[in-house]
Amino acid sequence: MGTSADLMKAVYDPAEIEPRWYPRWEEEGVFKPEYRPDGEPFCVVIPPPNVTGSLHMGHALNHTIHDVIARRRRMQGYAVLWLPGADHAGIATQNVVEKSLAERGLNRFDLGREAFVDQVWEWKDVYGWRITRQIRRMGASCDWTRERFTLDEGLSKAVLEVFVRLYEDGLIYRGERIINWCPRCETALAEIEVEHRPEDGDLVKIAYPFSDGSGEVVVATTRAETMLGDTGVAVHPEDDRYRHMVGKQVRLPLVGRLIPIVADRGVDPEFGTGAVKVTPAHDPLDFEMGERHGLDRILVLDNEAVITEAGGRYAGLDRMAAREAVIKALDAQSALVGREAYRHSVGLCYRCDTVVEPILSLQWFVKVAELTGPAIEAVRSGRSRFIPGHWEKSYFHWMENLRDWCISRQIWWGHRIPAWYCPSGHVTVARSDPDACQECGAGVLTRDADVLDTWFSSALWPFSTLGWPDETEDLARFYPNMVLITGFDIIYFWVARMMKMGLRFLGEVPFRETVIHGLVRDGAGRKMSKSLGNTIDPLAVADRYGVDPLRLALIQAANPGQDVPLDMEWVEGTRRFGNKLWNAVRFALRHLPAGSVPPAGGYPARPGPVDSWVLAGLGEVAARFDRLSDEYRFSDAYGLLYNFSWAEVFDWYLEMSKVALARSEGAEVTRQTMGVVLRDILKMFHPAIPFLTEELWSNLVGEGLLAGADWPEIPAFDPVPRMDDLKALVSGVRQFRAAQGLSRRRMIPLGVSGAPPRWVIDLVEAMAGVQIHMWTGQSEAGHIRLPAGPWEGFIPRRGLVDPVAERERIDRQITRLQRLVVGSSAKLENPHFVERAPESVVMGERRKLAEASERLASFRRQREAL
RNA sequence: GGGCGUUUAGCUCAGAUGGAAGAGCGCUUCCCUUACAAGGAAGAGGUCGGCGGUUCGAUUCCGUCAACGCCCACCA
Repeated sequence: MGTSADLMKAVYDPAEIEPRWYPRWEEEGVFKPEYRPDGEPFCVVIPPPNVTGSLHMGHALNHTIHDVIARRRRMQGYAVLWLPGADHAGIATQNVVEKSLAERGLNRFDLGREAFVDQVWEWKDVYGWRITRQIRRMGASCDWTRERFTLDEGLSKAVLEVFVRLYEDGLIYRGERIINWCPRCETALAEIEVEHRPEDGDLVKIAYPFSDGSGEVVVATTRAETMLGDTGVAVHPEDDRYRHMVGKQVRLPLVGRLIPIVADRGVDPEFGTGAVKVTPAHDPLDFEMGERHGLDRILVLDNEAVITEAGGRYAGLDRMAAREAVIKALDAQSALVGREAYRHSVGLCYRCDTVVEPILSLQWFVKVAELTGPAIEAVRSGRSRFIPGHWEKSYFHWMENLRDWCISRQIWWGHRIPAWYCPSGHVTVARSDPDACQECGAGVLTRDADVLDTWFSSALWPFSTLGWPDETEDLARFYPNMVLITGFDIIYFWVARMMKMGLRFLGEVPFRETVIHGLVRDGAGRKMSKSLGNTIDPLAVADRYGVDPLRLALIQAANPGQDVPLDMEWVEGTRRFGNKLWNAVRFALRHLPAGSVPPAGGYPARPGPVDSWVLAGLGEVAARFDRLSDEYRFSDAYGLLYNFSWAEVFDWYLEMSKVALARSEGAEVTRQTMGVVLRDILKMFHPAIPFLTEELWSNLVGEGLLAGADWPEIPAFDPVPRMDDLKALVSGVRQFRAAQGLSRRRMIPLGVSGAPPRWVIDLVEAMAGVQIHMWTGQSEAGHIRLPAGPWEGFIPRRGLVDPVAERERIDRQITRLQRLVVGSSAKLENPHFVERAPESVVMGERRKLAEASERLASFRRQREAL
């Protein structure tokens, strides 16, 4: 007769079981909040991945954390909505498509705007499914019926609404400012989209002669080519070296323009020569100085960072070529008075790594200062909190130092700015195509060509996805979201902006908690990067080891704020755990009819000591597991459960259960206990390893889906304190065996004093491979003593003991105990300790000393007797 | 130049309110015991970054220094 265990292979095979379950979960509607119609709403939104992107390890970590939260809450009875979706990722996506066009020798201008955007939509339709499939493959319990896309109709409506309202409130304006320009993407960028990196360059010093021929002033720069656009030289008003020059004119070398020397407090007299060339069109600081002194703004770089007509004979040269040409020309006319290697920070485009240029440009901006107040207050007051809390400091620091957010992008893929211009230059901002200029009534209008920063729509994600600006049921039910899970790298890009927009438009924080997780690193703790070649593809890991092992490896390292090291060895380890769990259930099914374990409850009314012990342990672990999970300390929660399952349940309890199962008496209770303990372990593991646990559930319980089951509620059981003593007795014998090299087959007679109950005797005999007889005598010299709480084991030396090995064993114990005794005595001999330490501590110390002394003496006698 | 974080076993990390240093992996030895050799049993291994201070007692609290990491910043 085959048991149901025989239906299970002896080896856990993720590849076989993982494809089975996702369709089932979806069919049953487990992932929809409607699955728990009476549950409290619990909503999280996915940080929308780039629609044409591919799943990387950062997603795998983020989605695993989301899923662990969502699945546990669902089992706890919440109406969970994990809302999935994707981001159109303006520049990034456009770059990808442009690259593919380039392979065909085309650029976007060849296609024209409309055809190009159509092309991107086609890409979206092809590649958008890739990331979705990958997210499903990872087991993410998203409600796909509510999937959203930042460029879909509803979200576009939300973007439009927000833009128009902010414009009407005066918080969005169009203006000419120095912005960061990426000459490769050919678009403006926001401040935070520029990454700064130190690079080697030259600091060149140039002499600008006074127009009256009375001398010269020397300025320093790392961007020599910008001198073509200089319209002034500035010095500090109190700098005695230069004070007398203020008001003079200098003749700009190469160009010949006459420009003034002005005094400005923005100049740092300590730096360089203390005199600075002023290029108002190509430097933010210079722009401000130019404003203060009425200097001209001359653009010398165009959209591709090529010198403009204003650059005279350098026009047409790329900025880098122009830099060299300018330096060479200056040198030729002896205006170059210094050139030294200089390491300085340059700004790079966060999308393509190209050096950005500060350029004067007409762009749209959000006045963020007026949005930050509520966003700071919400966090300060605790209405929304960060986990770990210290991120709040960074959040505040960031919020308090914000400049206006440049939101217009000169690309085609995105939400087009809802602004129209009439021939007279009036601006009309409207929710739909206006018929006429709202200022002058002109009927011929052209729409602004720019689109909005991708992050503008991302900022609305927690409510736009729920239907806002319409007053939908979902919006009422699921806003605010409960928790946002994200990496620290997008706190500023995303979290802070969602906070501002949510508070502005819904008057309430978008989420109650922000859980910050770390970066996935390699086994050596290095950041994963393409250049280091140490990136790990989560799907390749899933293919090789399984999704569940990958998820468990990630979650077991994922405490808030901590980086997650990932090595294939770790994944191998979690797969071994999966195998262990698999086999534990297989063992149980040898003794239980398949499907005989109830989906909930079913705890034995009168468990024996062993069953009671494991149930008490389970209850305690479950309680701690819940506390840790509530604090998002998943590494600790799953570490705890993992250790308990393996070390206590598999290594001790299942072994012990074999004794009871071999008998008729008590076997039924043990079967029952074994079933519910394994069932509850499956439940607690399910959020982390959903596929494996669901598969095992189908064998063990066979009723309903584990994904839709209830979270364990474990009644209190007597913890059976004697269990530790029993284990000590068994371990003592095992140690002795190991030290003496005695095989397990060799039966050892063991005298036990203190009259342990029958069940203890049975267990020790079975587990330690001993034959027990009650011991009442004394004769210590001829025996090895194994203290175990109220009992003591005695193993006769004769014929069993190799004196050398035994001496080693005893000496180790003596050394350990001596250290203890010395330390403890010193403490107790210290009058201050006895006087001032709490009574309980002193008592404990005395007991400790007495116990250790007694055991030490015993070991010494044993050693002498050898 | 500011701000934040980290420093405990070979590696990756736990160690609430201060009272005999922990886990996983790796390593050593033994064992194919009827769920599992992707396993079992036993074991070795730590001046808790340095120095001061508070305390009867500090990995834990305070100060300081050091190393490493990250973020922000308009040094031309």
